[in-house]
Amino acid sequence: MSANLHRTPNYPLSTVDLADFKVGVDNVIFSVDTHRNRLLVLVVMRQTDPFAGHWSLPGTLVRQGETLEAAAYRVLAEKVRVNTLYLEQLYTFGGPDRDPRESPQAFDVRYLSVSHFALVRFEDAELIGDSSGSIAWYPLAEVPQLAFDHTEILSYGYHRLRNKLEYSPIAFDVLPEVFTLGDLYQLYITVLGDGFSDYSNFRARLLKLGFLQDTGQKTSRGAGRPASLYRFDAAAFEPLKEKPMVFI
Amino acid sequence: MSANLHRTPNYPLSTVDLADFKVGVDNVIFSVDTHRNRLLVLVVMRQTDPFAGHWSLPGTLVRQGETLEAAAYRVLAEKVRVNTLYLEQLYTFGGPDRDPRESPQAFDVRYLSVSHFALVRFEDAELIGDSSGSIAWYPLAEVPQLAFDHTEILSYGYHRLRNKLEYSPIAFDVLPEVFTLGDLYQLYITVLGDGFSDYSNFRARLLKLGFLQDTGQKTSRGAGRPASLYRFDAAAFEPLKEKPMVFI
DNA sequence: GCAAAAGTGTTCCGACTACACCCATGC
DNA sequence: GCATGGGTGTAGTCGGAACACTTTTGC
Repeated sequence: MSANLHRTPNYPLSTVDLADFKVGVDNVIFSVDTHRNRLLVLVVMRQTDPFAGHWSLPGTLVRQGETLEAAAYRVLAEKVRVNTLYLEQLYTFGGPDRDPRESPQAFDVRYLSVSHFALVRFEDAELIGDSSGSIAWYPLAEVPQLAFDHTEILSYGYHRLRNKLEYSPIAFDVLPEVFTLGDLYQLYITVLGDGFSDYSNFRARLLKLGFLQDTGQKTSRGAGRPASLYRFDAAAFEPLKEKPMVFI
Repeated sequence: MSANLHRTPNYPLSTVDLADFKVGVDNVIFSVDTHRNRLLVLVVMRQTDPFAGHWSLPGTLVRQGETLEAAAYRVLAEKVRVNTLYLEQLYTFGGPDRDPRESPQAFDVRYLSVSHFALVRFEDAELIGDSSGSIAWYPLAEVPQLAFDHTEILSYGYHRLRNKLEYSPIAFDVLPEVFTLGDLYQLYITVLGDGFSDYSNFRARLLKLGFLQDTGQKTSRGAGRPASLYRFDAAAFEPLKEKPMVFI
């Protein structure tokens, strides 16, 4: 520990050289519109400075007594009504100068962002508009320039989404209780691109793994042979939890 | 969300209900003693309250103008002199009540920890003792009870270490410039346990991947046939960067 | 009947496993 | 020679890729 740092029994004596932080939470919220084959990101229009009038990821500052995760769920719940979702911490961006409010002439408060990553069911997600188009789903490729370092956060979130989809059952957090293998396949295609597997191989591999229960029910959607409805069996998945790359 | 939520146009009018944070960095620092087949963790004895006299992960508070990563490198450099290492951000622990200094009667300052994970070369790592046995390598299985939530952070770090080793070339950040395949194998065995692969298969797989250059040199260590020395070829590894599970 | 979607089967090939075996060195 | 560690080879097996084919529906 260098010479100018000395801690005291209780508070550091010279707190003067320590940074003071406000801690924010910014969420990369994805949903998958399987019908139109689009991967969507939720962005909000900033109403206040800095970056008023620019799009950004939905975020908030952490309150007294509030968990980081709780703050993340709060932001999400402010923007979209949704029943089923997956959420986890992504990465913490904390360098100085990432927020213009950190002007040197101010109190030298730093703004740190603990970003989170979420996946919600598109059909189930009702945006909470404040009567001005200040919140929107954007297809990933068409997301506009974002405020702060949010573009970087977004690309980090997209990487995580792809990885998670490959080795975790997060897809089932966002599919209905029962679903067809076509639904599941569409979701994977939409996120990972259509180069990742042929439908029949995808199907065979997943069924062999044994955590998809055939409910016996069928569903018919327009033309084509009716599809079997499956249910995700969490207990049967348990032993595969630690195995990498189950799905791909 | 809940009824007590109200945002205001510019700054949150009532900054009073926002938490103020000190941000710390705690490092899970691993090294591998391949000779004695031990995976080691660096712990330090706390000199000050809270938890004075308890072991903890090495950490520090982030200073004004300092990057999180810079703070992480600083802690490390204060504890151990080392040339080659790998370091990355791990996870952020930020719930209230994780630090006893957050007493309600105080200013309601929260202590948040952005944990980092590091791997250093054991033979090359010189501990910076302050003339009291206040810093030590512990074999993972024998690490004593740690202060704060550091035991949780450690187990998180160990998971990351195993994963990284399986799909990233971090082993080469911690091996000498040239090394034998036996060295490499020992490192993997020590971290992952000896159930993961047979030596000859490990060898064949790695050589087929094509990013290990045979230097043509040999080394002889006591009995046994002299081993070829290899060098990691970062350029040749490049195309494999995005492929999962290269090493196992 | 025809298109569309679901579901089955088959062939080929590469990769991983589990070994057995050969090679070069110290003592 | 023999122990020790390095290095090579091979037979068996499993799983994924590619693709042809069958089934069941709507129209």
